[in-house]
Amino acid sequence: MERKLLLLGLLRMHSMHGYLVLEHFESRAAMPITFKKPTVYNMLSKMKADGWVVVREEQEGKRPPRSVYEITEAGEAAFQSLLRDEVGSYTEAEFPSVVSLAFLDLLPRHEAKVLLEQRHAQIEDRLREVNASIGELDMPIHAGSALLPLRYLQRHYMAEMELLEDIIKGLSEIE
Amino acid sequence: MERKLLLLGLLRMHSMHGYLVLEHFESRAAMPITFKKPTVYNMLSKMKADGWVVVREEQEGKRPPRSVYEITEAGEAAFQSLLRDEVGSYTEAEFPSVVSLAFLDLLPRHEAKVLLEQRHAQIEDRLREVNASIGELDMPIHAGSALLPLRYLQRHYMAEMELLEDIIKGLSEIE
DNA sequence: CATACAATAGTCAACATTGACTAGTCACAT
DNA sequence: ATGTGACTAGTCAATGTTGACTATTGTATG
Repeated sequence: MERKLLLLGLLRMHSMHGYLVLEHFESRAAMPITFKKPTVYNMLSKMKADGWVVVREEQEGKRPPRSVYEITEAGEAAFQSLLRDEVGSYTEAEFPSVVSLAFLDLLPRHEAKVLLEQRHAQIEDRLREVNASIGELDMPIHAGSALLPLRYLQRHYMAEMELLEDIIKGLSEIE
Repeated sequence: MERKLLLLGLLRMHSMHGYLVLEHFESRAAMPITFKKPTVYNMLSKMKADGWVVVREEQEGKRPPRSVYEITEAGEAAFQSLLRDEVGSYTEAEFPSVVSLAFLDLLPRHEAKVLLEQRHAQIEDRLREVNASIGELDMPIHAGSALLPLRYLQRHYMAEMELLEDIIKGLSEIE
């Protein structure tokens, strides 16, 4: 559902063609979820069937025609209703990465340390990306809720890295 | 993959029949991911095909026979390899719940506040569940890595609640 | 004795997601 | 002129996940 909300939310701001939509969703540039092209087209066609969006063919010069998706009134109504549902209820996140930590003490200390440092470096990279995204946006200072997801990711990555540092420190201490 | 790791990790400790496995996975009692019955049986049958587990029929009294799944040497090898892969690499978590927060400023302040308080209450419930799970385990003080996932969830829920409190406070402030 | 519920084992069809593929235009460098 | 890569629009088959369903036996309750 949150995917639909997000897609509708985008189309609400600007009608757009599929390719542009994809740019928003195929990386975590702005949101803590991703989805791929076939998913987008699939959702778009379902929304079309439901009357939430309409498609306009737009011919610009001799370029191949672009399908521009535009939200309808029914779509706007759906958006409003989804929004309230979603804000008012909490959907669990899954943390696949945490599972393996449960078995950490099966690994020799040294090996565990090396592996956790690898993991740490990867998270650092993600954090850098998010920071870059935030930089690019150069929002006004009081940027509203649109920035929240990115700030959320920032926090999350930092917490994740701290946890790893703690674990690594714990491993290094000779008992 | 982390699902396989987890399943193998369980079977490594005790051979068990499907029903017991399910108890572990259908709630978040011990892990920050869940999966449902058909998924478990599906994985189990794949692992059987791969030679990672074998099934023994166990007849106890006149009860219907129970299929006990037992890890093989190949399964143990797979576990070891998966474990290293997973510890050393970070898999992104998705945060479906955060999406809707991006559109928060479309809602009237008061409504937003009410909805966020609902959400807050739900997270509080989850936290209580996790706390209960930790209590039940009554692990030895130096409980190893097995507790990590639950502690992780604790922290996560608490961070989530703090964030909500901040947002709510921000909404209440009259400008 | 009947009835219901927990323990046990699974299956099946539907749905969501994705990797890999096709296909055409345009701008630019070689 | 030729090739390369970005822009644009999708599709298809495979995979993973799940809701809902079917069965059987044992135990407790009315």
